[in-house]
Formats: sequence, structure tokens, C-alpha cells
Amino acid sequence: MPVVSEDHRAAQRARVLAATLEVAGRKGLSRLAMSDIIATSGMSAGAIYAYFAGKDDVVYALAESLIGGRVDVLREAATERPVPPPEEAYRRLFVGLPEGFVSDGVVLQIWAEGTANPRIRALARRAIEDLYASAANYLQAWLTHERGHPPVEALDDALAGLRQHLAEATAPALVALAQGFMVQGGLIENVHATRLLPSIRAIAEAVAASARA
Amino acid sequence: MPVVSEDHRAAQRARVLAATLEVAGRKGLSRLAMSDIIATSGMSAGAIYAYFAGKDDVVYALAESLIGGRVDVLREAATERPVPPPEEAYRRLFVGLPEGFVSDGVVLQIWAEGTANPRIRALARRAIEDLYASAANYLQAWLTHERGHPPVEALDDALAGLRQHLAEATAPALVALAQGFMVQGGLIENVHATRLLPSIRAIAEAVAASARA
DNA sequence: CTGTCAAGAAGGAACGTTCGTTTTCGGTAC
DNA sequence: GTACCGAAAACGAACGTTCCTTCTTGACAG
Repeated sequence: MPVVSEDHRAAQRARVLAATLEVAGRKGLSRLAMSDIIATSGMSAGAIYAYFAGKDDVVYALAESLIGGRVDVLREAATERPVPPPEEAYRRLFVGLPEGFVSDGVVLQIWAEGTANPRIRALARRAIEDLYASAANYLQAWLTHERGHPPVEALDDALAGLRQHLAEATAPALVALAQGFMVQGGLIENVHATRLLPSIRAIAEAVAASARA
Repeated sequence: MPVVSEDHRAAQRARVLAATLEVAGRKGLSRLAMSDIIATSGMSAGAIYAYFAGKDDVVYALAESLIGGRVDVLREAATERPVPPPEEAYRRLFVGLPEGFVSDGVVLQIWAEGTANPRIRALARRAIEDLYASAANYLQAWLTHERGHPPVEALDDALAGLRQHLAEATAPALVALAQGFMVQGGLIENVHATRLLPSIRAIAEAVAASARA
């Protein structure tokens, strides 16, 4: 039967989403019109409605494709030995990102959409909480393997618990730095994530110091 | 002639803006309709168009009233002796804010609008750069008066220059933390700025340490 | 009576979506 | 090889709704 059809469907959906991203970056999500997507994708209205239930569905799919997905970067960093330093882990969050990901501000616009759109809000919520967890996970690994003063680990459960607690308490700040960078990057030209790296390191070192105390 | 008229005009504009804020928090800026503003404000279409050029003008005025304005908090903190510690200064940024300012995410939505709307973008840009400057100004004051190891100041211009350079380099991170907090607060319930305070302190202390070195 | 302001119906453009029609293309009969 | 068929896909004009804005009408103060 339709052997190509499944690939075809995915390809067509991707085509629509690429066009939507392009328009959203140029005109903004609030002024995004179906006619823009139709014109930019080169597809017809009918064709698009064959692959998406409607405009909301397109926007939701775009949000899904853009939000999250960077969690694995931190998870992977946590498993490396030696554990890469915080500024390196943070740097990796932003390398390999598509052109215009930050500066077009589409993710920023999706966050904003999430404040009033329950479906997208749930999506963003989950993404942020995943980021919390993976940032805490990374930070705990770094504390344990690179800043663990008692070199014997895994014996002292209380110490591990303390590290976990500290890491979890600090994760929102690390995530906030990344989000704030995206806010600034979406509104000001020539904002570079590297300006934030010393602060990332500072936060991590302070946590390490209080873990030792 | 118009003795009341000037006050009246300001009051009517404020009434429209209050209604706009209320609707934007509930439905989102992208779904904000003129009919909502009309219904919520209790004014008629004709009345509103007497005080605003159009919907864009209303949104711009709302953005103007919400964005910025917190800069003086940091400027004032920089003039106090002793200079309040960073976490205190940061805390002040968020106390006294109107109910729902963060959790409704209206400011987040305005930032998003700014990515594609040149007028609002310029507004947001200016606000962020003001925040940079006032954060750097505060941080420099704190470094000088609370963390200045050579107690004689004002003599060593090179040291003052170094402090200024460090403060300016760090300001975007401090601002990013505040912005990231607003992103999280707009999307997740029960996010408190207090969770970020230790990180604020950590960043400031690290800067102080490198100023000493 | 005159000037100011508000009301709210109506205009008119823009938008999302639907649906009847056309095109494309792989398989099948001749 | 050619002609035909049927299903899947795409097209794009048209529809009904929503929305911003304008304009006529009426009320009230000076």
C-alpha cells in the first residue's frame, strides 16, 4: 500500500512548519496568517488542511518542534568523565541551534503564547521542568565528580542528598539565565551567550562552596 | 475652557489601559480584541478612539506603562550607605509590583510583540539597556563600598575602571536572571523570585573576587 | 443656541476554513 | 507500448465570521 505516504506526510508537515517558522520570525506569531503560510510554503490551502487540523494545530506543532529538545545536551554532559565545566555545558546548549533561533525570537513568542493558550502552556511547562531536572542532574554530577571534596563518594548518602538538594534549588537560576538570554537576544542585536558564561560558573562555584561547608 | 479636560483625558486613557491589561492577562495579547477593551472598560468605541489613535496605539501605551520604570529602584539602592546587598536589591525589583504582573505574563507578551513590532521593540530595547546601566551602576557601587578591599577609593582610577568594566560585563547576567524569572513565572504557578537570590549573590561575590585579584 | 463628548450601529477589510473540481500517478488490461 | 481507471493529493475560489475603524445621532454643559 502507501509506502511513501508516511514519509510524504512527514515531509509535507515539515514543509508547512518551515514556512510557519519563517513567517513567524518575520511578522510575529500574532500577525501570522494562514495566507502567509500558504504563500510561503507554496502549498494550497486545501493541502495544508489535509495535514493539520487548523491554524492552532500548526502553531502547536511548531511549538512542539522548537521547545525542549535541548535537554539531552545537559544529560549527556552529566555522563561524561570528567564532567565538563558549567560554562562549557551551558555553551553547548546554544551551539548547533538553527540560524535565527534566538534572534528571531520565535521561542520567546511561543512562551508568550503559552501564557494564554493552555495547550502550549502545558508544553512549555513540561519543557521548563525537564530543563530544571536536567540542569540539576548535570550540576549534581559536576559537584560530585569535579568538586567532591571527600573523594570517596556513594558512601555518604547524606552528602549526596545535600548535593541533590542544592542542585535542585539552583536549577531554576541556571534555566533563568538561558531564558533571559533568549529574551535579550530576541530584542537586541549582537547579544552573545558568552557574556553569561562567567556568571554560570560563579553560580556553580558558589553551590560547590556551600556543599563543602 | 478645558480646566478638567486634561485630567479627564488622562483618566480616560488610564481607564482604557487598565481594561486592556486585564484582558491581555486573561486572553493574551494576540487574542485581544477591541470589543474586549470596549466591554471591559465600559466605554464606547467612539470614546476610545477619541483618546487613542487605534488598537496599536493602545497596546503601545500599555507597553510603555508596564515596561521599564523599575530602573530607579536599582539607582536608589546604589546611593544608599551601606549599599544593600545584591539579593536585597534584586528583591526590591519585585516587591510592590501589581498583582499578576509576573504571573499573567503580560510583560512577557510585550517582549514577544517587540520581536516583530519595531516601535515596541525600540521601547523594550531602551528598557533593557537602561536596566543594564542601572544594574552595572548598582553593582559598581556595591563593589566599591562594600567589597572594596583598598578602603581608600577615588584615588585609584585604574581600579575604579576595572570595577566599572566588570560591572558592565556582569549586568546582562543579572538582567537575564530577572527576565528568566518572569518567563518562568508566566508559565508555571508558584514560582518565587526568592529562589534566585542565592544565585544573584553568587554572581556578585564572584565579581568581587575577580575585582580583588 | 453652541460646542464637547459619548454612544453604538454600520462599513469594510482580513481572516480561517470548507468544498467542488482538477491534477497526478501507480497499477492493470489490451 | 498504449490506453484506461481509480484513488490520493492538491488546488483555489467562495463563504461566513471576526475585527478594527468610522460616522451619524443624541445628550449635556456653558
